[in-house]
Amino acid sequence: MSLNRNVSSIASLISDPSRAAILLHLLDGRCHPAGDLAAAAGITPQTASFHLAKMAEIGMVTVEKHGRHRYYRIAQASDAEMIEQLLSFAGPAPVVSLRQSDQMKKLRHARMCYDHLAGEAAVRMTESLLRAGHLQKDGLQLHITASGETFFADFGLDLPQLRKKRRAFSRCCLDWTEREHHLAGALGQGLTERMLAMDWFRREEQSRAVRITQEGKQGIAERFGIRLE
Amino acid sequence: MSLNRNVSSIASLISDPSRAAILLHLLDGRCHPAGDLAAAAGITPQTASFHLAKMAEIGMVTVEKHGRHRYYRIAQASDAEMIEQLLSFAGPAPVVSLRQSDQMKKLRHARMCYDHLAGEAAVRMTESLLRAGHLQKDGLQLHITASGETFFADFGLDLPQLRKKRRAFSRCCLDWTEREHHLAGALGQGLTERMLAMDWFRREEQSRAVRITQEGKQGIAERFGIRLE
DNA sequence: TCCACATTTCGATGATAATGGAAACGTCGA
DNA sequence: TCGACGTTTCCATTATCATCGAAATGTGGA
Repeated sequence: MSLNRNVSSIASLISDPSRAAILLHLLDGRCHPAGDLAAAAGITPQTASFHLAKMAEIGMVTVEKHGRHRYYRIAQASDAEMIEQLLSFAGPAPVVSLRQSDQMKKLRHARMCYDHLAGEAAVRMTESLLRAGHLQKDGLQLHITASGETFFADFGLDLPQLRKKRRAFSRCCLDWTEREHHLAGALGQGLTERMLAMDWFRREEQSRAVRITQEGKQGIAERFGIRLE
Repeated sequence: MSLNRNVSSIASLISDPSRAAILLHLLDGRCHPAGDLAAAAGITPQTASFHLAKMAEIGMVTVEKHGRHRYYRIAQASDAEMIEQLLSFAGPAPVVSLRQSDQMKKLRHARMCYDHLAGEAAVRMTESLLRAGHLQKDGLQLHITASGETFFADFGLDLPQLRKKRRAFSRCCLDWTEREHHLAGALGQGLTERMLAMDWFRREEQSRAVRITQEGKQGIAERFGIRLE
């Protein structure tokens, strides 16, 4: 990043509709894979990559490589604030901002991260699994132990099926809001899918936020030994 | 003005270097003729006119016609603030901002408005001339009275020469910082020129600010019956 | 009425930059 | 080692837009 920042260069970053869409999508403070951002802006991956490189060049976003994905996020909180401020100056200003701060609380608590659970709930559940010896950390891998096999099978997960998937089976994913790791990979996806199927969590409309149900609180307390709000 | 404001349109306004230069020049809160802004941005009058029309379209600037000139100013204080904020986000932030707030004080006090004096000093002197009966307000005109003829001639102004100039002789000019009128036209220009020549005021380098000298304070107190700081 | 001048409108040009197809790269799973 | 896939790089195309010359508009002064 050359950090050759001046008013014009910053403004030109936001002036392009595609980049604005990307930045608005990144405004939740989380990491997003390049493909997601392309889809959100309605452009091809190539174009999104071009824009993201431009943003990274002046330090607006940073990249984090995880496997074949590259997760982008807004580098500094101050930049997010600047965009928020610009938003407040634009138009008749719908109540987006209020709703967002409210939304942010929910997102920090529990949300979908691509296809698996993230947020405080996910981080604490992962910690619980490590503490119980069901998982073992090995770099960015999260090896499943013998007791883990039993635990997840007991939970209703079809482990052989999950292993067959063309993707990492069990690994760490950096949680942006918690600054901790949570469970990802096919196992994370399968676990999340199962909990959604059991109605322990419910996805919100038009949002990545996830809400815990009463059954969820009870079930998690029983199975994971932790109390979530 | 369609006021079709969204983040992108606002940002694109600032993203162009020429427009940025114009806006930065307008940031002093005063009115500027289109030609001045063109010169400040280093572009031709046509191009500046094009940009200004664009800015007026979304209500960023407003126009005020005064004779053949069109004076532009930033429409809302909130827009000026927004630009200031953007400035604060840009680069390593030179001490420009501090210097500017310091500069702003000076500008409010006394400054050049094209070719005549403006600011608190100019407004109060104009008020004094009206009170003394040397000038009479008539719409946007400021008629010079018989006593005024004597006063200005006594002051060293060549009134016949000023009347010959191809421009309005004596008229009002809206003072942006004071929200009052001050003396403009050939008379205002002549008066200002004379006071500069007598070293009552001194122009600052690279700025429209004007500083009152000790002789100026004394002279103005004697001639105009007002005390300026 | 005519000229001077500030500004705008019109029209053409040229440069910039967003876009997506094709291909390369790197990672993952088999 | 191979194929699948997310992502980036390269490249050509296209559209947008800033720019300025020329001309029109409108105002002021003589």
